[in-house]
Amino acid sequence: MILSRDFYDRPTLAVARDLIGTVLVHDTAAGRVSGMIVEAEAYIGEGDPACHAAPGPTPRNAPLYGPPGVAYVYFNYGMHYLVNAVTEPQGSPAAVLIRALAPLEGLPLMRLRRTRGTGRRAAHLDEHEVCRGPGNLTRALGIGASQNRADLTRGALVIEDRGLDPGPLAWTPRIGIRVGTEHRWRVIAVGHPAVSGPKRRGGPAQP
DNA sequence: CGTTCGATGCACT
DNA sequence: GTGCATCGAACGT
Repeated sequence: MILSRDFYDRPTLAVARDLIGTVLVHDTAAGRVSGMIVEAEAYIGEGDPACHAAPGPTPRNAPLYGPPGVAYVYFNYGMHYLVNAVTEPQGSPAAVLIRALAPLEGLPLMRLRRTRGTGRRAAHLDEHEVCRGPGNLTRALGIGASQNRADLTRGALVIEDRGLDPGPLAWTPRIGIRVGTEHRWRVIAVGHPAVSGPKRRGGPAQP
């Protein structure tokens, strides 16, 4: 079932934790693609220096101040779109960044989108690499600027609870940021092969 | 194995 | 003009 507005209208850390194991679905003319969320990060309020709300309200971060359960998509590094789910009551700027998915539906279409326009061969993309990393998963799912402010509780871009079990969870510092690294606001499905990050060295999962 | 660095566009100072 | 919530190729050890 599709997650309700009330699901998102809660403290951001609780939403981030509960999003692990849910399914991000995007329906487009080319077909349906989806994946189980295995990695996410919380960005909480104007007091969080890494949150886009840190400078106060601006045109770009307006979705963070709006109602929960809405997508906040923005363009970064000149080439990547990143997708968030807005959390907390309206007026309280916070969101959860979706960082990695385990592909479920539409894997061939995802591979096509990942490799189109690049020199890479689709066959060289492992299943767990297709949606590993926030920029990679938006590319694979066909998420771009037109999905900014999309309602995640109905429509083409939604998040569903399908009763999947992501296994044990762990909290770590957020990655890829230069400020606000003191908070352990990144949550992952421990040991899942689709999780991003530098420590993917071989061997069993570390708790 | 590890680290560095270029690509590439825009919001904000 | 500066600095990104990134990615992956290229390079060094």
